[in-house]
Amino acid sequence: MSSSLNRYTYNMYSKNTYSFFDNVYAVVRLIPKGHVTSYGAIAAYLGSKGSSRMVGWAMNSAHSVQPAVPAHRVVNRNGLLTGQHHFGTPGMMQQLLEKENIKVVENKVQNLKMHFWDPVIALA
DNA sequence: CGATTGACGTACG
DNA sequence: TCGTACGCCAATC
Repeated sequence: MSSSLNRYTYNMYSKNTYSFFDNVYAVVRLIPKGHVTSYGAIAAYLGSKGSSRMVGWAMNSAHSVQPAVPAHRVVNRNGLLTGQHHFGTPGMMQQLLEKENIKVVENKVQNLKMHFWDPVIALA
């Protein structure tokens, strides 16, 4: 993952953690339209398989990052839209996904396997 | 500076 | 199959 030294040096991530967050953002931005991936998959791709929570934590700050991160394409292992509450208004995340032709029922991505985009495989 | 807290995931009973 | 326990590691209290 090219850290791509993004120059938006956010004071809050000016440490070595900056790399991790930047990598997360970079991967998420690489998710093709109409596809989704999971926190765990991203964590695994970054080498810290058990740090899936950190990926979620990174997304927590994603809203203040530019260019924008398509966080709505990141769901949990079950395809559940666990982070929808972070999108301002409830249902917005689902709306964004459906706009990309991804069916969402009961806050869950339908046919997840078909839309799943694994960075470990895609960026191999 | 120790305790708590997550947009998670796996292991276990 | 379902619920609980725990690890992961930075940020926040």
